[in-house]
Amino acid sequence: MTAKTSGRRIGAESSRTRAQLLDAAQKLMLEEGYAAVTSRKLAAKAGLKPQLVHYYFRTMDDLFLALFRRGADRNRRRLDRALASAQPLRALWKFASDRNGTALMLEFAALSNHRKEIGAELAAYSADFRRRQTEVVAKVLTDAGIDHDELAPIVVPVLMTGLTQVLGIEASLGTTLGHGEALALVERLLDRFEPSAPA
Amino acid sequence: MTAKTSGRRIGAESSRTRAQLLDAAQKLMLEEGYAAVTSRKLAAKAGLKPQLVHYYFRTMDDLFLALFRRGADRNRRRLDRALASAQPLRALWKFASDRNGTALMLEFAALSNHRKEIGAELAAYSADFRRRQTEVVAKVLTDAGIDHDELAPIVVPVLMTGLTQVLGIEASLGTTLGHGEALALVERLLDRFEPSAPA
DNA sequence: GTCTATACTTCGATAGAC
DNA sequence: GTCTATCGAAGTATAGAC
Repeated sequence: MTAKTSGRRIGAESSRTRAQLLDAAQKLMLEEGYAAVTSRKLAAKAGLKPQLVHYYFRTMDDLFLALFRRGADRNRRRLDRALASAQPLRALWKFASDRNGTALMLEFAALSNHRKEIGAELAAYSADFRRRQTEVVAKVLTDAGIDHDELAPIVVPVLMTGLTQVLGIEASLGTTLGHGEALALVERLLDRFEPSAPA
Repeated sequence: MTAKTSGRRIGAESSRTRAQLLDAAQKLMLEEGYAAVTSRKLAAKAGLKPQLVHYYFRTMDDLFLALFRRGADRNRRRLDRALASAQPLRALWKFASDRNGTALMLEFAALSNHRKEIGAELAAYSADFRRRQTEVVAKVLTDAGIDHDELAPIVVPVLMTGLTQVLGIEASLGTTLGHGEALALVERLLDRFEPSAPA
């Protein structure tokens, strides 16, 4: 590719080094937060020179955006698989419960505070996700004979997202007060709609 | 006070300037995220010289810690009032729904990633909060004849925290997909346990 | 594709005058 | 209590050699 949008050389997207940088950035973000993702720290973690970061990503914003998009694409594929599973509700819950996933989304949400471009992307991604989750929930509720006036299907993904987020944050802080009880409730609900959980 | 823990002068906690700095720090944190709270930007926002920040707070960590503690104290008092209200459940929900509150907590949670001292403080604060919220929820459920085996009281604050958090984050990003439906559900539940909502 | 060298900015923090 | 002056470290980013 070697695209040059404005006079300067930029490394190809297919580059292995570029992927390594994204991997290292993701790790850094999870371990120390987005603020720790600087060109120097990132290069150190990847065993490269700081200037290489700027060869593959014109600015740090570009890097964050690329990292988000890579994760978003992967998640969309994961969601596709989850929705197609025999027990989509359980698959959805399992997917949403992924700790790295929730932690990353949180970092990106915080990052959006001063990187507006990320915010727009994240909002669009979230909305799309919610719509697709809702479709399958609606079907499950209909099959179970639950009227959508009684429980709006879209509320399920909203609550699910909120719950997994709070569980993730608190666990990473070291508190798990009430988590067991919440998980037990979820398990009971899942059993109701999709019986035969693995013992 | 003019405490000097290690050779250097530190301004009194009662200082008006110190309070102004904390106010400005809180605003900056809400508007641009914790990473924007640097001694320079902070001083600029407060109309002061950057060096004054270090006069009142030995390090930036000290500042964040002081800011968190001030907010935590205020919140504890607010919670006391909410719990003592005639409709504690509604008061609890209203309190938890405070956008600035949820946004700040989120910033502190993100900050905890590389400022471990904040993390410990935040965890203790959250656990204490949850315990006290649970007490009143337990009472409400008992009064309503709901067995605690059917619904563990502590699950209510957990879900409430998660829901208000996701609503807050997404709203700040610009998406509100499913928010209305979620709020309607909450309102229905509140009506059930604490009737006569304001029209 | 990766390196050296480098310019410029911002940051945290301290010393000491007033 | 607030100011001037100042350090050294870390950050983003670019130019150009190899």
